[in-house]
Amino acid sequence: MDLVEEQLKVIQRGVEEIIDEKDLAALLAKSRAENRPLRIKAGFDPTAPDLHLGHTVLLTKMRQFQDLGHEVVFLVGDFTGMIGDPTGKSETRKSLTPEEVQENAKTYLAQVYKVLDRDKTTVAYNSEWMGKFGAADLIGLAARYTVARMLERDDFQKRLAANLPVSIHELLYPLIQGYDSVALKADVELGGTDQKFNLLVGRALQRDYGQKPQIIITLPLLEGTDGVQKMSKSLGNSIGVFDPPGEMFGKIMSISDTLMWRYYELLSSAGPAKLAELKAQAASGEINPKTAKVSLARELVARFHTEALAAEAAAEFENVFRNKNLPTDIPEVPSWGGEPMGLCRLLADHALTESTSAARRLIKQGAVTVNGEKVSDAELSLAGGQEYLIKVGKKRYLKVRSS
RNA sequence: GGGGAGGUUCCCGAGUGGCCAAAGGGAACAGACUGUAAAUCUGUCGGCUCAGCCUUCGGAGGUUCGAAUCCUCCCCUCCCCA
Repeated sequence: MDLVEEQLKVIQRGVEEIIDEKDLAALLAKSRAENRPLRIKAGFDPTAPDLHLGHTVLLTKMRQFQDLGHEVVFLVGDFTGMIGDPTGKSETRKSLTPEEVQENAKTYLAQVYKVLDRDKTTVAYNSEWMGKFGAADLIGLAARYTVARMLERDDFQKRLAANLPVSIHELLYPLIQGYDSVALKADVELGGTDQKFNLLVGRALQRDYGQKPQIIITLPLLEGTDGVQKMSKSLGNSIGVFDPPGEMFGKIMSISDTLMWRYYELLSSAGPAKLAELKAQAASGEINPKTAKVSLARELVARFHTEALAAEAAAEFENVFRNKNLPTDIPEVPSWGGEPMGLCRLLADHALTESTSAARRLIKQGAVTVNGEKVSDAELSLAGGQEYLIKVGKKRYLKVRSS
């Protein structure tokens, strides 16, 4: 197997689609012959400043390109961020102010080196060229694409069909993203499957500007913990790369079995053979699917934290949920003096419940215990100066210290 | 420019003067069952000093004993015609 073929194998792993694979092979061969690394572009909307596992699917692919010796351009769409990519959304995304975009971009960048090789990453901002783009330039760019082709885009079509608004500036988004490829002379652009349209526009524009059209590689979108919608912080179904070990472990443990295999496929370093074996074992009952989930959780926690912390998280998990022991890190608050305090008040004050009303409801549902005793009276008050161990639901604890 | 439809609680969506904190579904949360899985069953799902009270139905006023529901003005969206 020659080197080009080997590279191709790495690149193909886990991707959804490569357009066009033959061209990519040729490009890799040429790159090798001329000893010129390929320029790989991936754009990021600086809208979600917290990196989660969903982002790492793409970042990991970028990392692989870096490891293969190619040049990776991490493009911050600070200009396009002001538009907000409508992709996959059923409605117009709220535009961001330049200040917000700046702020988000900074936090974003501070995080990506969890996966990317800092020394091999070129960071670019599309405001570098788009900021200088005048109205006349924009009109010129817009003239290179037709409305009919733009409206082929799936989400535009859907929204139009559903009588939902589509703003003019949203049509500009794919054009500008595509122009970024022109400005960068990208050889390859990576993106999620929802980016396919935009990536193709980049190809078309490059051709139009007399460049060699970029290869596009789409990667599957990782579903969030709900198993249905794509992982996103705003949907509350994400697992953050910076989540503390215990939390990350717990979140992974609570995903469904079906989703677990998906995560295995997209995130784990386990090869296809290993994966097939695990699946077979789980299916035959040879191992409890939970066992497979534990190894996945351990692998991922170790990746973003350390092996030791992952082991600790696993032990703590067993301790709390299998052996029903108390967690080791219960938040503690000092007691209050004098007057007894309403339990509902206490729960709401320490964010164990959203409000005193919510606390009341939970008490009525038998979800609250104090010192191990189930509370049934929502009016219960606790005397000050004493120690209490309060539990709400399965995961929320609070310790009140006596002094 | 003309004509029509519409904006409801996290989301979808019913409600067209009192029985509305507002049907139904989804999400979420809790309880049971489990492997903190799925599925299922049950319950909750605006706030509070909680059998009562307060705030909510695009915004601001008004009519009325009483308005999500009627009137006026404003903002926003969609459709048809031009």
